Amino acid sequence: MEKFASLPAEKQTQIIDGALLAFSVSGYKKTSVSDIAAAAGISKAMVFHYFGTKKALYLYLIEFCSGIVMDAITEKFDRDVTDFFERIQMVSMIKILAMRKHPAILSFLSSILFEKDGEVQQDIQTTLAMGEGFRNQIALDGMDVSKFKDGVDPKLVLKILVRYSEGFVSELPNDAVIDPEALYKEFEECTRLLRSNLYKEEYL
Amino acid sequence: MEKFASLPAEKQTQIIDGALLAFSVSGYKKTSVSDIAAAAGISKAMVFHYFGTKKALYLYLIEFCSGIVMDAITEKFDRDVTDFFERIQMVSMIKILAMRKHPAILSFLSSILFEKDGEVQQDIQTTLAMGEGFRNQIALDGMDVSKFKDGVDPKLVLKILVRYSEGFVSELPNDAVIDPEALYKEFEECTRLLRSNLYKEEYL
DNA sequence: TAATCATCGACCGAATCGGTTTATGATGCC
DNA sequence: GGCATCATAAACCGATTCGGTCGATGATTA
Repeated sequence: MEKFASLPAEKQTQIIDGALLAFSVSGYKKTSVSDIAAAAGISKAMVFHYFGTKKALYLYLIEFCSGIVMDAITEKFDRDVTDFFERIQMVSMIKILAMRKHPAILSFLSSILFEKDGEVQQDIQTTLAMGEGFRNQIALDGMDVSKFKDGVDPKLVLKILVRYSEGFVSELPNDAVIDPEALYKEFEECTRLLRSNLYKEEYL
Repeated sequence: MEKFASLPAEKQTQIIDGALLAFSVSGYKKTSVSDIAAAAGISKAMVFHYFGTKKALYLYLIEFCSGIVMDAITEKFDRDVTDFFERIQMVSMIKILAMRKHPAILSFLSSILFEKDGEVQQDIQTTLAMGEGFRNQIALDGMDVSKFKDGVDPKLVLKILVRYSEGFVSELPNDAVIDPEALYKEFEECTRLLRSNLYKEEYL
């Protein structure tokens, strides 16, 4: 593993992204080390040179991804923002910006939730228990939902917004770099529509 | 193939659903005939007995699914329905009802969009060109957008709805069968919220 | 009883698996 | 230059799995 750590940062990035992509497409068992090597642009032998085994690489990726997301949140989350739309927008921006350098993190972290192969399932459970719930918890805690019109379900609005922003990301070409300006603009457009129609008049 | 056609209908259903599920989870190349046999509840030898080759089975499934969806649309689509939400809901209902007997059709048809294996890619393109564009075209043609409040962009609303329903699908575990009823219910909930807040008062 | 047929476990050669070894060439140190 | 070090990939290893076949079995039919 020190072998990998002492690589130039951009080569590490390239290998990590290739491996994330390969694993998230096919799962642990069905992803061969040859697949990973091809996606990462190196030879199969180098994968073993850097990580020892396929399993060690997989576990490294899990820790790497959790680390990036959790670091971003603990660093940038501001719980003084209580307005519903502002809060959602903030959390979405944090997640997306955190994944800017490794676009495959999102799909990889989703894929490990449903990994069933016995060889890695145990380790996944351990990692998940530590990180995932934590994130959702602080994101929703202390939110002000009193400004909505009667009959509007904030949970539904939340779901609409989350899926809208995820849709923006997943509609991009695989190798595209996310443009934060465009993302913010698109998100803001949707937010404005919902806010101006779902908030009580006195809060507009 | 006549072997398969002369099977009892319910056994055909069971085999088709198993194969659809297996392929949509892992793609063409990474799905082994053993996987399919296990998912279908028969022996591997029977798969070859019925379909000859793995590829022949795959192509059969593509044609089977396209057939079901296109039949349903040409039969039930009503272009006199011009209301924005009713039209979207109608198209959703048609898709959902068509897939009621084979819940795995949706995920299979989604999966072939991203199939990259050279052995089947050509045939997929041919099929898609025939069916998919056609569907979207008639779905959006002649829609009445005059009932929206001023300042509401129908294209934005459509995008929100599409991403919302796509989000429902992509949030499911990789190997889960899509439940059409749940999809419809969730979709309808979102539609109701948007309609009652984005339409002019006189159209509610 | 003989013939037919659906069915599946066992099997085939070929391909691919995770992982190792070897050959090569670049680098740096004397 | 000579020598050791190291990154790298091609070739290779035994084991497994691949797509596909075959032979045995048991039920059905005639």
